[in-house]
Amino acid sequence: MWKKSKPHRRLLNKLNKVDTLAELPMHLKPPHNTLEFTAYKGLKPRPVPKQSKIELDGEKVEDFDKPRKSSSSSGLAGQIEKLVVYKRFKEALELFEILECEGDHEVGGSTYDALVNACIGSRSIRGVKRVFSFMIKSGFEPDQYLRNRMLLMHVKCKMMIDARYLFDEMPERNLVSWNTIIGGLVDSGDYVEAFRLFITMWEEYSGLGVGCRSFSTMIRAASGLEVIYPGRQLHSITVKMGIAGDVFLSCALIDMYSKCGSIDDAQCVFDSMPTKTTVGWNSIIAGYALHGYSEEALTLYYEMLDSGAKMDHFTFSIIIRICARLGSLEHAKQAHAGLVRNGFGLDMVANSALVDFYSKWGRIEDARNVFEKMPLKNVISWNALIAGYGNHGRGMEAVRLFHRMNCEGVMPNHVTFLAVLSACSYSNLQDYGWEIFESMSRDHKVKPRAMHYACMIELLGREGHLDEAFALISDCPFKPTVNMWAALLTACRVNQNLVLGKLAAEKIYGMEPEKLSNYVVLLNVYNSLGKSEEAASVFNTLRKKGLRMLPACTWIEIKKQSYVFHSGDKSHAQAKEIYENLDKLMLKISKHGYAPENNTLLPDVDKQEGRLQSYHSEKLAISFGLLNTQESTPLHLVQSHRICNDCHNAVKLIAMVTNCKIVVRDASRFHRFQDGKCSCGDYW
DNA sequence: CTAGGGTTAG
Repeated sequence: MWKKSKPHRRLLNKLNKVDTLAELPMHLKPPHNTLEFTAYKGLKPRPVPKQSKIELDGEKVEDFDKPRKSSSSSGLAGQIEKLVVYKRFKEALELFEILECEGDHEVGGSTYDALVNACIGSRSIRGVKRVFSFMIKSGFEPDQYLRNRMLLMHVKCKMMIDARYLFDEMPERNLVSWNTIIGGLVDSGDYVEAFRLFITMWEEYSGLGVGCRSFSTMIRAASGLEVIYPGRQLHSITVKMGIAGDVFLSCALIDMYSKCGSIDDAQCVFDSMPTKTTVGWNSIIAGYALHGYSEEALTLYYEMLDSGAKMDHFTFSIIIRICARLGSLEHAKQAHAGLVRNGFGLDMVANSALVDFYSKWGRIEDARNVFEKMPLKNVISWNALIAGYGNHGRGMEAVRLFHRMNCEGVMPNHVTFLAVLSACSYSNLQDYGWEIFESMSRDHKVKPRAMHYACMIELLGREGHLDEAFALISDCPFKPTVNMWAALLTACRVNQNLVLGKLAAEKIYGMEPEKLSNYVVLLNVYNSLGKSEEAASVFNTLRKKGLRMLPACTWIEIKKQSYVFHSGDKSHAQAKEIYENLDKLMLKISKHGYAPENNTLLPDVDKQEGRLQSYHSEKLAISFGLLNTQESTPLHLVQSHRICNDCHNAVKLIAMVTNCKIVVRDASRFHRFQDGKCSCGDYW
């Protein structure tokens, strides 16, 4: 659980040590927070109540920022303004093109203002260019207000080069102009330049008038840097200026502290908010999720629900992603229902998260349904579904989707290729894999990265082409990474090539000497070859380094409740039945050719426990699951380690004799067992 | 006189 203690003083002390803006550092780049997979154990979902109605229709007008005056323009110009009021931006711009051709129309400030909104609303670069050049050509002299709006129009349409030119050439600038350009720099990821401009602005105005609006933008820049120091510096100044209580600022700070690694400070800021807004809740929940505290995040979400705060599409997107990590079908269903009931059913981000969730948790058809119903899809939506089919061992479908995506004009990115190449690998589609790999830089201008190479190494490994895999590593245009060597090492384990495997292992040790899982893989190589002496020596190095292997465990969710099992676990109330049922199952599958294997792939249990191998945690969880669900209910398991050979064989047969789909997410990948086969193609 | 600010998905 997170701490809620007396933090304010601590935070204030920290802030008092920080002084001026002058030494804001300009360096970048600590590591990005990569999320490891976790499973959860508890917490019942609750239904999400329906809140206010939100029309998703294009016709809604209520929250529109009104143009500055009631329209005094007549003719075409007046019509354009009206269309913009009703958010029909595309039509407004079409009308403007007609106006442009006809020539002799009076276009005044209010019309330009409306056109700016139209361009921003439809993100139309063409529109921006036409509107701007029309204004110049017609000799219209914009006032400071309109100049800032023109600047904003360029910024929001991501035309940063033009925007910067506009800003630099402005005859006059005010705080709004500065904030606008700085906001654009932050949006485009140019954080250092944003800091540079901010400091220039600060000096130019001697800090006067620079308020929470500028600071919330800069705090966003600080969170982009992923270093805590600049953000703390900025926070300190806002405290001294007495503006730290601003809601926008607080939300930005929560996000900044959590993205820069200090969830405690984020919690402090959150606690200090007198009234917690939706964005505040969203930020702190996302923060806990980012730090891997998924259960805490879920708890906070229910607190949010109780507090009566409104939820928005951000809330649901965050929650669905948390569910994807926890693997909680019930919570996710509740969130899905809440999403639809509250009128965000068409939201692209939330739906992409749902596609990811359903496909990760074995419901690829549901994922497909959500996907096909999305009115707007982007590359992330496609990637989620393609990866889903790949993980389900349906590589051909993933390849088909990849082609369909290209036909529909969506540009694939490096994640897309990761998804489709790993799909080819899981389904052993050699030809498609190579064709797509080669098309990456040839047709799509996406440079293959380490993980793409790792996929291809795995693909070669499946066919036993170890020399070619090694050649691929040797010839790759950058320094091979751990992942690539690890893929080769796995290939060596499966194909029992000790010489190359040892080489790969040594490379890996050189790069990551302290990482446990690397040693475990080599240990597995030795074990699978029966080389017990070598295995023991690896084990000793491990001991010397003080690295200990954690016991494996498996989670399973049954009827909205989740349960955890360890190897040989007898702590469960149903233990006796579980073991009896398991013994029956083992007997049954032995008639279908199952023979226990001795070389445990994962030596996660003590030697003497070795004979308990038939009681590995995943088998216990499956036995438990079969006892407590109706026939043909699919089982979903999460295994903290890599599933062992023996269990893999056993589960394949159990799935066959019970006619039950079993999905296991292990430390390496996704296994979907059905009809005596596994989606990983027996390679993991 | 207006305008500029915070949170989400692979």
